[in-house]
Amino acid sequence: MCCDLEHSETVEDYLKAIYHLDCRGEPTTTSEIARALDVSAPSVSTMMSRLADAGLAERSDDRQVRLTGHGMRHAREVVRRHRLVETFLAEVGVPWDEVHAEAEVLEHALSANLTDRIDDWLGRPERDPHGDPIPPRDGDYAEEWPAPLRAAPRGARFVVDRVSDRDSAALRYLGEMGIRPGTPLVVEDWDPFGGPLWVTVGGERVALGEQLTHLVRGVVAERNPRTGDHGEVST
Amino acid sequence: MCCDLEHSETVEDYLKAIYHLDCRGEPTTTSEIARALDVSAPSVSTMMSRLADAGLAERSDDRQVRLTGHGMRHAREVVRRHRLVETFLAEVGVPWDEVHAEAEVLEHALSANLTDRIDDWLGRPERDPHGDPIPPRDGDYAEEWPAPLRAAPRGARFVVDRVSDRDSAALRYLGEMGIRPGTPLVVEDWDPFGGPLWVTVGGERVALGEQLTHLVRGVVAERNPRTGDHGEVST
DNA sequence: CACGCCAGTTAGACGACTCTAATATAACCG
DNA sequence: CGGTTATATTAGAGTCGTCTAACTGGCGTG
Repeated sequence: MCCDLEHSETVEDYLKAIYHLDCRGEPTTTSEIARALDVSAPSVSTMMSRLADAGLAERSDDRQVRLTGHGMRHAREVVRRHRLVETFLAEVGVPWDEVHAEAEVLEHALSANLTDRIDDWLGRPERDPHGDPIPPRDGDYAEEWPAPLRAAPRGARFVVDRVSDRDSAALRYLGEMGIRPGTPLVVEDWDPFGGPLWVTVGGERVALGEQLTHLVRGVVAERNPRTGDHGEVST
Repeated sequence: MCCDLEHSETVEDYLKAIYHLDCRGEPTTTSEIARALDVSAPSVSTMMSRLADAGLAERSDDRQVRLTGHGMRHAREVVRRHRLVETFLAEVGVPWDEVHAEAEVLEHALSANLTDRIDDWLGRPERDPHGDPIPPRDGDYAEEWPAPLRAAPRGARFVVDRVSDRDSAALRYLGEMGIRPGTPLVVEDWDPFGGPLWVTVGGERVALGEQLTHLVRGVVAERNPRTGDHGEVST
């Protein structure tokens, strides 16, 4: 009896985890998935055979897990719901550092119908509040992952594109400093020995702890020292 | 390990079912609960002992189940979430005949924090789109169940108070005729042998099938034939 | 080559929730 | 009083998802 596997919350969480690991080029191994979902390796092992039986994923020869077309479609649908909910909640006044946690639960509770309604209500947004792209209803889609701020050279102009939604406290902190998708920064200086990265944001010089420089991603546009011009700006 | 019983979706569904049966004076027996939740009687039996162990419900001597103070508080919280979600969805444009089904799932996915935010965003509404009262954050509360339309005498003025959210199609039908909480009707005539109830709504004379007269509840205010005045009108 | 480490799987168990089938209790009626 | 009927519970099983403990298999290094 029972349960469609397909639509179980647990399965959706696994699909999403595999999708996310895959997206940023991290290995989609048993242990990585286990770490991502905070479950034991055997649990993952068991679930992987079930996903394989259901035609949602298959294991490739290099010990990695790969989503099938079907699994990929489903994973993308979950991500779509997640990011639409985040955008929606932000729109009605929930602070951007709180929307992720709520969406983590709500993503499993939205019907396809309601998801589309929310999408329409929002005017078919392309990005969630953290700058993450919202997969379209259907059609092609691939995520780009711009470089983290820590990779930006001194003196660079840097336009924030995405901010990791993982750490709520960091998000709130960044928000207070006015750092969000679209914000232009100038990378001033790296203090040595794990010291802060100094950047200028909105005319103010602020110090960013090392951890934050991993969470903020964006596009570097080298400043042209002659004209002060800068290259293309994303979005 | 695991599972808090308290916060399981299944438990919340049981608590809500008991609450609803209790509210409208229906017997809260094993078989009624089973019917309400569409599960077998043994499943209910098992769950009732678990609820009793958890201090959420107890069985009284007359074969009825009674929620404890704790269980009642929890049930009311679930109902509050449900009705706030309904109100919220209606507010952002989801048709009133669809909100119930969505809320049935979403009610389990809202954090206390988000629930309160939605409540504030809506301006602390007292009724959901079907006219059902929204339990307050805390404090006293009891549901009134006004009489169904079928009990209204011919010639009566009748103000719709609540419309059952159970039957989506009926709800859509009633909506199309302009019948919703607050709508004043005049009861014209009952055709015999299960024939329709004729009412005037917004100046138009419409026929309501027998089933609909159970779903619409409200307050009868006898028309005073001399003045055309009518009695108090609820909200 | 052998040893040990690390990743992954299998084995066995448990809890939550459900079911069907069988049993017990109570209530009603000839 | 005895029998039927309705209602509730117990018994036994199955699924989903998790765990720990034990086993397997590859790979690097002494």
